[in-house]
Amino acid sequence: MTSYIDKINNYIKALDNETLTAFQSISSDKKYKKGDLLLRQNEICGKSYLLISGIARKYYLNDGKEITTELYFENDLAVSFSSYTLQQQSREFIEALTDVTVSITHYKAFQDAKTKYPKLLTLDLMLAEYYGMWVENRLFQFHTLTATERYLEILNKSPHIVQTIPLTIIASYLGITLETLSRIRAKI
Amino acid sequence: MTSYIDKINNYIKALDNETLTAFQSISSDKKYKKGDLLLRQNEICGKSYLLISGIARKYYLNDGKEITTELYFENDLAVSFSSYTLQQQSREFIEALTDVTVSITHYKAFQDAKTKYPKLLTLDLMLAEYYGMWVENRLFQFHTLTATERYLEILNKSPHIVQTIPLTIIASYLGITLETLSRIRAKI
DNA sequence: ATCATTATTTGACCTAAGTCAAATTTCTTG
DNA sequence: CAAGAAATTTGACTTAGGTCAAATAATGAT
Repeated sequence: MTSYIDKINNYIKALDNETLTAFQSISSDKKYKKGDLLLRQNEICGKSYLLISGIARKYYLNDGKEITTELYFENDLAVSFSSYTLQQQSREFIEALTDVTVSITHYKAFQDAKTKYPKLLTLDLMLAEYYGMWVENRLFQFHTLTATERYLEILNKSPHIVQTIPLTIIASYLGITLETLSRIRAKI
Repeated sequence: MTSYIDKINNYIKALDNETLTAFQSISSDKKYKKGDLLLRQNEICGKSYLLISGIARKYYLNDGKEITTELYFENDLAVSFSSYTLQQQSREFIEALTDVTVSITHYKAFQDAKTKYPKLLTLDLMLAEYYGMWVENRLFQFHTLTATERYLEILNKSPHIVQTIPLTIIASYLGITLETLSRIRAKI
């Protein structure tokens, strides 16, 4: 799976100048402050956010409680996948957990660019495939691992999450309560 | 989400003859008997299977127990997504639950065809997007719904599943035991 | 139809994780 | 640095769903 990110990065590196220039011409940088919302519930996700620096998350509300569904670090691409794909209202929020700098690409401009530059279409496919596999793997973990095992998985594979993100957020990301996470940590 | 299937179907209907012919030339029909495995664990998923008739499922083994991850009916596309995408060993099996007829397309041939016919590339993107949204929605349900609610969801949105699939399989698809599913059904 | 599988239900008990409440610890910010 | 706020831990108790075992259906092959 990590190797697929490498594949994507290599693909980007190998893009011809024309395609690259076209892509850069529809992207622009922007800064957000800690706590800012890049996307709100019920908005249509009309932009993609490539994290240049900082940390962000995606979450939704479930009877008033925030359930985090994805954490973003440098080089991660933040979007509400189904809102972006269908151009329908998002059930998710995207929030800056620290000050962040992002490279923004507009949905519409990217759609247009894809028709002119087939390599961007291939890139889009690779990104969609990566996301599909990522979610599939997450579902797999919910299906087969206990809360403790899921936490250990994060601890092993994504230690930066445990080091930088408040436990409340990690707990909801793992699908458990804050108290349970605290007890898991006390035990291991 | 259903509307996205419509969009994909409309896109296919609107394909030019050349693209369509190219696609058909790399696809062929095949029949399997109930119980046959279209894909085994540790094999590389080198083909996609479009169900023409019959029912199939995808599952994996977790300490010897079969966990069903997807159910396929007419017009559904059966593949092990990550094995197909990465061309790596599959952790999942694909099994015919009834006699089935499928239209098989080889991975390699499709990859080649995509470079010649960009519309197939767009089609592939749409299929990947659809799968991504489908898994995302399933994960969402695991994250927020109780076992009973997940069962009711199936009962409402996919009654054909309850009508045709053995409870053992439905239970594992819902991430619960057979006994719990039986009790849920007795209560409602 | 009958016997043998296979599928489903029911019972008794167990356990992982949730809930609610209170106590600490750790950050912030004046 | 101190006071307040936020984050985390701990305690007592509840509950959804799991486990193991046995009892009934329901199906299918002869």
